[in-house]
Amino acid sequence: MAEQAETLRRAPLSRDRVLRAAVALADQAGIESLSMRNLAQELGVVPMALYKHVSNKDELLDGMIDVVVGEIDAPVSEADWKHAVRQRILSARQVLRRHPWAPLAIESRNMATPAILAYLDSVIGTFRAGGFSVDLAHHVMHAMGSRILGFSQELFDATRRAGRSGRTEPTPPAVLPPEVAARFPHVAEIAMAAAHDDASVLGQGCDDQFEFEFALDLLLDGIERLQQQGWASPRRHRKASG
Amino acid sequence: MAEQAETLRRAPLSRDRVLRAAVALADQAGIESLSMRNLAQELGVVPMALYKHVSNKDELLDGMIDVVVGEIDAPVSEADWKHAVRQRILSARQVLRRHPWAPLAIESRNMATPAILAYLDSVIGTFRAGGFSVDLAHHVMHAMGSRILGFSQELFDATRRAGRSGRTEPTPPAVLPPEVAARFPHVAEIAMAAAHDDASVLGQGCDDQFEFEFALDLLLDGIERLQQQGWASPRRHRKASG
DNA sequence: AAGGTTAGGTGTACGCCGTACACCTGTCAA
DNA sequence: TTGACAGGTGTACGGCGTACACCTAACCTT
Repeated sequence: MAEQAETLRRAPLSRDRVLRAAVALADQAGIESLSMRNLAQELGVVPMALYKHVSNKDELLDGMIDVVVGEIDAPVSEADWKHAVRQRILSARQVLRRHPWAPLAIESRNMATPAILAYLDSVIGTFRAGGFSVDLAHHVMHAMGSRILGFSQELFDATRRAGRSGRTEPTPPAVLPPEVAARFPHVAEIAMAAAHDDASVLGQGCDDQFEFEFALDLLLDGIERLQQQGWASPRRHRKASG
Repeated sequence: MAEQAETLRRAPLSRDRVLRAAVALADQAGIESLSMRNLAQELGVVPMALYKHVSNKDELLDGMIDVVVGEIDAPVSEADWKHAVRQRILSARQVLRRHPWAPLAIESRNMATPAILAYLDSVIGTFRAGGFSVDLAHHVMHAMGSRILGFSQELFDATRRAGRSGRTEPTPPAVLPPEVAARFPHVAEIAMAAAHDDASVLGQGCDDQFEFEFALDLLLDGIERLQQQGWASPRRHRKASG
């Protein structure tokens, strides 16, 4: 009867429950402490039970990515492709900020999951509806890179690794040590300027959202200019000059 | 005496030898098969011997990154910041293409290594010498993101995981299956167009180098325009609108 | 030459990981 | 009633990073 009590206490497992629990665990404990064993424990179940619902850990990660990408808002219907894409991407960014482990997870998988394909397809559709040629839409998608999913891959982003650590501590007061500043004067100059306002070290003390929108608009403006000029591929699909 | 023979046969270990062996192993066998044990075996040594030269695996990875970044050419001295930066970045790209594991490794570390800081400092210096304000240089560096190091993070890049697999097989002939094409028509359309020329699936069948330069020039042109307009930060370091 | 310090390679062991495989049990269709 | 099967269990294996104690040869000092 103790067994029955246990069995009743917890809802039956399902692929969906497994994936959501995995996302929640990665969100709050960090992706590096998401193991099959930890996840099973979280669900009150023995590790091997998970394998009845996901075939292995890689597939678990793929599923988690799909859960996250599925949270991105549906496309807004706007006449203007530029604003439509911009808004969609900023919405994607909001989602990814809730799941700091997701960018790295997405980049380290090497095939697109269905949810990501659907998202990309939808964004391409917006470009095409805005009058982009297939080629231009293609190149533009490449140019956007991961930014299309709402994350710029900053070279170093501490928030990507641990779960809540980025949010609770406002910013470690670790201004760069003087001997570092001496060796890298231009980096120091930028860090110094950024520190006036907010915090300390490059990439942490500056306004992420502003930087993201700055780059996004830089790209969108450039793209708009190409499209208005009736851009045609200068050298279509030939191997470029090394 | 057998021991002596062994000891003589191999060069003595050193941090540098360890790092270079690690890079070579990752290059040819893929980053996922770089373990302390494999690396030690490659060097004809017991695993724990490595810890006399690197303090742990994370630090090993940092060292490997420094080795790779150290391979990037010195900056060209040109009057024109745009060409100088462009050439430097394309040089970085050449290097990173020899070490397909490096982009992911770089992104997953969360602090800058000395070699990377030196590289970034040098690039910032080029912008500053070209007349950029500190703020504009700062934002521009963010906008370039990892592209400054020569890799766009394509959403899915198969070459990043395995070692030589990307090079030997020209391209798996896996055109996307028809039911996928039906669900994602815009993706299919692009894949189809790209397949005319080279190969198959999105991100694999298209010309990486072209896409990279397309995005790079898009950014550089936009940056040039801002700089020529005497760009000043519209809202300096205030939290941007969500 | 003698003795102590130390840099660097060795061997063993621990706890974690993913997961193969055999097993049990409750549910439901025939 | 029976038998298939979906789904949770238990054990076990090989691989991982690495702590810790140990050995050994080179070198510096007296």
